[in-house]
Amino acid sequence: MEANFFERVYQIARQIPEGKVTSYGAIAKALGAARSARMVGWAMNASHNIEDIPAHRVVNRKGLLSGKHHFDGTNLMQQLLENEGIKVVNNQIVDFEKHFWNPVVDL
DNA sequence: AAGGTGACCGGCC
DNA sequence: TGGCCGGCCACCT
Repeated sequence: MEANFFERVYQIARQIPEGKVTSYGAIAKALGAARSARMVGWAMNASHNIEDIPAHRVVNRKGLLSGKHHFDGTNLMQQLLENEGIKVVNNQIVDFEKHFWNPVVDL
């Protein structure tokens, strides 16, 4: 575990199972920096260069697709989520808690 | 070297 | 839920 901060975030993000979503805060917590959720978002910004990162499965704690704005189109993120069985309405995940995946538990 | 910025979170109203 | 504010830490200029 001597990876960079970014790589740590990627490791977590990469382990998000299909049909599941998690929040930046959860990832931050898993990293041991619960209050550094912003860093997670920042790291995700760099994840644009990586392909293995399912950034569409990472949303903010309200289940809002806060990062959809950073994807290619505007509905790509939503499409990907719906493709995995996650319903998204008005840029928000339906039954967010139901699809929530806690990285801390899995790790 | 210092300051600005960011795909956030939690508390409060 | 929504708005405002403080905190947090790595990266960029």
